[in-house]
Amino acid sequence: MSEARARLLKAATELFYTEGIHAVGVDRVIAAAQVTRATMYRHFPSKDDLVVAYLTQADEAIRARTAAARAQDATPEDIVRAVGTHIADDIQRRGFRGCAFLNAAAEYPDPAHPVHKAVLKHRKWFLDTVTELLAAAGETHPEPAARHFVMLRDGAMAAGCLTDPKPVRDTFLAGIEGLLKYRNR
Amino acid sequence: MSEARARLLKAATELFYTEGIHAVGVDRVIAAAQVTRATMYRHFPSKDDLVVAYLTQADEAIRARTAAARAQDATPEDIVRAVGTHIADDIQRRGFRGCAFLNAAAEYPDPAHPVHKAVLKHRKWFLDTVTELLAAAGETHPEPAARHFVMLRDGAMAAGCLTDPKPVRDTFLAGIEGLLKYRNR
DNA sequence: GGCGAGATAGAACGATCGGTCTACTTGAGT
DNA sequence: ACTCAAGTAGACCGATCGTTCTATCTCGCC
Repeated sequence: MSEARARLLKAATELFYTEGIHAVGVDRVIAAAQVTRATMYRHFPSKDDLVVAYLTQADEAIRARTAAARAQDATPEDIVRAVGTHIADDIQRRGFRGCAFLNAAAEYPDPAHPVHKAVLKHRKWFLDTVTELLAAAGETHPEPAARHFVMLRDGAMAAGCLTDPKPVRDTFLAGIEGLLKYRNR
Repeated sequence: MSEARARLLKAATELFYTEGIHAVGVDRVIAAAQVTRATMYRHFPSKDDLVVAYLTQADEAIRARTAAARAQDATPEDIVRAVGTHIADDIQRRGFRGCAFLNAAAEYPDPAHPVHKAVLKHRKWFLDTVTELLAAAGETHPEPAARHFVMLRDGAMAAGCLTDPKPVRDTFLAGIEGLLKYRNR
């Protein structure tokens, strides 16, 4: 990846995530990245492509983080907890502004739009992954349990930047513990 | 309320909720409401005011619906269930596009913005209300339980328009039943 | 009939929007 | 030295944006 492209993606990520996608025009991304319009359009044919790239990069980071958690030498329950802890830690991170994917979906509600599609792709992977993790932890009904996990995750992501993140984080982790405690097996 | 104002609010509600706030310019609201620009600005000093009015109307509708549920002759548990059922029914409604408040917050992340403030105001009322309902249902720790309820609600709202709403609805209602079943008392 | 409230039609404003284009420069590789 | 890829500077385009404004009309009330 070229340096200009990296600067563009970094600037877009920060601005889109912090202020919203429609609220940030390409001019601001260009200025923050210190590149020219021609350079931007050389790397991304349109603003939509830049947005998709931003989401794809976020998706890849979460996948890598989740793969690392699965590769560690831990019990299946602890891997579920580790994934939960990643989310909980995000919520308390400085600059946390909710879930990039949910925020993007709110701004691009048309299911046919490439941005919306990128969101759905990420979410499918995440739900499938949590399903696998819960099955590995002995849950005999992993699909409903995973849906519950994801619901808590989505709710925690939504609320974590609208209120004090501490109780949101605690509620979320307690919910995950409840899922592990009351699992069917 | 004048007829023109009502038409404006109705048009804004449909367009903003369906397509997103930034994605819909005042021209489209004006055309859909069949009023002139002067009429729109006569009733709403700015687009932001129109957006706040849209959210305020949604807030009032939910408050009225909740008040009606509380006024019914039912056990406290059943009132909690009724509130949950409202949410579940919304999720399966034709045209469901998530939570108007969460969607608006995604587009207006600045806590000082009047739109963002309208979102927070609604959410505070909702959390307080659920806290009261759970206390009335005998929950000795109503605040954490209410946070859990709201987290499930937020998660269900977020996911209900990104995937098949049926399992989302079922997961949500099961979560509420779990809250009632495992309450502390 | 006169008045006031509320509505109409629609032009105009300055700013921003996403995207296109030209001319030129720089640096690495051959 | 030449070529090519990638970058620069920045002008330009048509469209849209949210807002302001003027002139006029309609309707209900007194």
